[in-house]
Amino acid sequence: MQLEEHEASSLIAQRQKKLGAIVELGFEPYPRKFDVTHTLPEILASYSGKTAEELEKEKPVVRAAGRMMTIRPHGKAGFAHLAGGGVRLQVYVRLDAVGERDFELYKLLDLGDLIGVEGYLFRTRTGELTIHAGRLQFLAKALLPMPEKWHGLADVEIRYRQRYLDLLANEEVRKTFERRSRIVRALRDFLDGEGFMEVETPMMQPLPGGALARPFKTHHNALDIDLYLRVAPELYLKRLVVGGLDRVYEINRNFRNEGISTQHNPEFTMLEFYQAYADYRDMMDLTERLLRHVTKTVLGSTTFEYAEQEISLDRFHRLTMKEAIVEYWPKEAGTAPTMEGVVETRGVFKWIEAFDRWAAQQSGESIHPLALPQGTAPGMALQALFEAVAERYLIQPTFITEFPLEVSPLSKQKPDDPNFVERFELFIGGMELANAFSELNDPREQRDRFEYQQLLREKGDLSAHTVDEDYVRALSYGMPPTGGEGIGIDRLTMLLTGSKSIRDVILFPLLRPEKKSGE
RNA sequence: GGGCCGGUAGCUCAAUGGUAGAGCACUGCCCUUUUAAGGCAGGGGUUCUGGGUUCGAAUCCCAGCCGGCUCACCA
Repeated sequence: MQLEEHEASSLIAQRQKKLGAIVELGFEPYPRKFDVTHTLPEILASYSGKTAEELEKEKPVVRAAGRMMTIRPHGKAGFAHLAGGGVRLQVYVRLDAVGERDFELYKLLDLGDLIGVEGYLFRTRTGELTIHAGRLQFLAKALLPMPEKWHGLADVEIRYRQRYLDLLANEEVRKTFERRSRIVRALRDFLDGEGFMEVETPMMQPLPGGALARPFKTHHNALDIDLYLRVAPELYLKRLVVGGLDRVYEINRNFRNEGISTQHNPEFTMLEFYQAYADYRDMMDLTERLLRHVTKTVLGSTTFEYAEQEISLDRFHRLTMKEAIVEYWPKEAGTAPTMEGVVETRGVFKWIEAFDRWAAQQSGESIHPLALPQGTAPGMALQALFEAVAERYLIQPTFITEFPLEVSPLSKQKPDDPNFVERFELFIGGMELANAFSELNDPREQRDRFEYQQLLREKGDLSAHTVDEDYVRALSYGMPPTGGEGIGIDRLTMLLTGSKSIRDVILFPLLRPEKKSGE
């Protein structure tokens, strides 16, 4: 929506004209500053407890500023609400208190205008804390009209494209993002308290690595090299562990050139942390403590509602990937596999056949056959079957362990079963929230894994790893046994704010750009 | 990318083939403790865009644009 388009329309023309009239009264149209004695939340904090009589005696004088969200004129007096800092405060303006000029200004103000007020606090007949204005100061004009004051802004496209309007019109949106900020602060507090050091590693990487996902590609002109926006900070953080930073973490953006959904945005925020001399079991314990700390700090409780389900962080369940398949196998799809049945890795294909036969008969939208391509590795097939069968049912916090080797190129193998690795993913509310493992620190094994990935890549899997020689070199200097983990901050925020879409916890989610008129 | 749903005044929404409407917002007048303030009067539309069917289209058909949900990919 271009401003020029509106120039001719009466609404903006009217307001432009009013701005002219305000200047005529001797006010600057866009003044530099306004010194306040209090923010609006500070006024509420200091004076909400005071009675009408106490205020009447003290007549505390304040200077405050905000955006006009309501206006109720009554002839030679009137009310308005100022909004700011997530609260509202009423202002009472009367001709005999503010004088001709300021009262003329009051009459020229529109919803959305920014003003400063000086006056004393009192309570109205209905008991509402209110500034009795002695002076008004014009601060800025809203040339475009605010969204509807009662229903707010409902059009989701405008809410995402013009988040500033969403924040102004919908109080709960501001609350969601305030909570997100507290979540991140609580994470930092917890990790700092555990002796972790926060670091920043490259967002632009010559080789994309650390996760199996397609990267965004860009180009640096001066060096004339291609660079990739990182899909994960993992390989850099582990280089730091090699360098003796035994406990490190990073909270920052990752970029993945994949689809967009209610759980995926191309750029998203990830917490990754690494702890030397620890393994994936230690990471489980740490995760439980971390999530309880954050939830308790932010919500005051370790239980909360999500998608009409009561979720409790008091107990974290543990299932191996195979156990989860057995547990959640659809009864209608025939006899469930037994643990013995899935022990033999190749046996998984039998169960995929059974699942696909059943899924093909389902008319529902949400169940589809896996239809794996010919030659899919057994480990990949197992993970695909797990996701199809079990993932959506993992509402209560559940660690899924024993991931197949093929889908885990950076994890250490299990000593008793080299086809599987020491890795878990944490599921809450049917979403994958965290991914952790005992980090592979054998450089020769790591090179073999990279080379297998390279093979997949050459077969057309664009999310497979490339060989990172410098990372192998770093491991060759010796990396301590290390546990590492990534936690999706956006999804954690979804859980703790009851948001069904990731777009509701990202201030500016990616949308297709608006077309300019005339194109 | 596939499927389903949606796009009407600044905003929230009506109008199922027959004169495009309401509330809020806006304009004018009245009103010195109101709070979804009130009273009276008024202005405002490329019904997403382009085709088609029809005597007649916001409404039916086709194509496109944008968005939502969902499936696939992924975290």
